[in-house]
Amino acid sequence: MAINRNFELLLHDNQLKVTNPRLSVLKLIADQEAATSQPMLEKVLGKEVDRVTLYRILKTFEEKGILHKIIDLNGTANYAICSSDCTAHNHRDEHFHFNCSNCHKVYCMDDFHLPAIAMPPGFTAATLSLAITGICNHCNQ
Amino acid sequence: MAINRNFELLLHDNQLKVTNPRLSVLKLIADQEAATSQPMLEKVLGKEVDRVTLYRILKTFEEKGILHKIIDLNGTANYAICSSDCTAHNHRDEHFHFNCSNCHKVYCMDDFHLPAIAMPPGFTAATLSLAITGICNHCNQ
DNA sequence: TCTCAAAATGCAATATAATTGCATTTACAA
DNA sequence: TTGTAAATGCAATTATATTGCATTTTGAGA
Ligand SMILES: [Mn+2]
Ligand SMILES: [Mn+2]
Ligand SMILES: [Zn+2]
Ligand SMILES: [Zn+2]
Repeated sequence: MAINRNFELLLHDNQLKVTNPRLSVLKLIADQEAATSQPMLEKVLGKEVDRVTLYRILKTFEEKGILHKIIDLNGTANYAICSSDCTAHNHRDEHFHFNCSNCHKVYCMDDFHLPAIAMPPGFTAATLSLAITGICNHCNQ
Repeated sequence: MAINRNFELLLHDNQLKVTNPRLSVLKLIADQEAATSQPMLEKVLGKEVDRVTLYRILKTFEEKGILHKIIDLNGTANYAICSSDCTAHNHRDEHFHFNCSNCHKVYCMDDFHLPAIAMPPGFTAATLSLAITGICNHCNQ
């Protein structure tokens, strides 16, 4: 699913006002091939966007289905653009995440399907989250 | 794999001194059917064990292969006793975790095996971590 | 059983991450 | 162009985690 690069339109479609902080956040995240960590967002946006505003923007975008939040295995928050068929009421992020233990990037593996898992009696599954740790293609040369 | 309930012996075997804080932590965690969250540990141990001591005990136990640490989907740390064949040099926690979205407990699903996943070219996998969100057997009545 | 060095603990200070309240500014519908 | 709801920025607060150091405790060896 291609990503919508028209950020003004994307904000309109989600009943959100078009502001510079929001556009900066979207541009920054959409340009990365891997998910962007909260510390990196803070570092890059630095003076441009207040820390609290950043938290609020990320929360809003997550609720609207614009971004999805990935807590990596260290507990750090990472953000990636959702595929264009995510909405506020129907997040579909049924892919797995690859955590590179060298560069600490988090990759969304959109093209790989998750396996079906049998659940023990009494337990009902809603969502499934698979994280794989290893070395990414760049760090492998 | 059964859990070793002789905590003094367990500490000895790991070249750790037997102290009350360590015994309290072990007892508390081993008694739970689900993994115990850091906030819960702090709350229950309260006056008994200093917060910093708790952090250090958990870190030591994790390094020795006595406990394993599970960062849940909210980024909260949870701790569970490792199966008895975990050692400092060879952690084997090849099971998945079930996060109940009602009671927020984290269950170790020891008896279920993880599937093999095909990796994209260039990516090499080392460990695999599967978290399933849903409703646990208790919350389902 | 006693001694004592290494290990473990507790407290204070500091660092990092996230949230809340509120005054001010801004976007944009009308 | 205007008015208002939404969004932002700053200060204060709360939560989470780490570091340094003085004091206490464990347990191996005398
Ligand atoms: Mn993703
Ligand atoms: Mn587990
Ligand atoms: Zn890498
Ligand atoms: Zn439950």
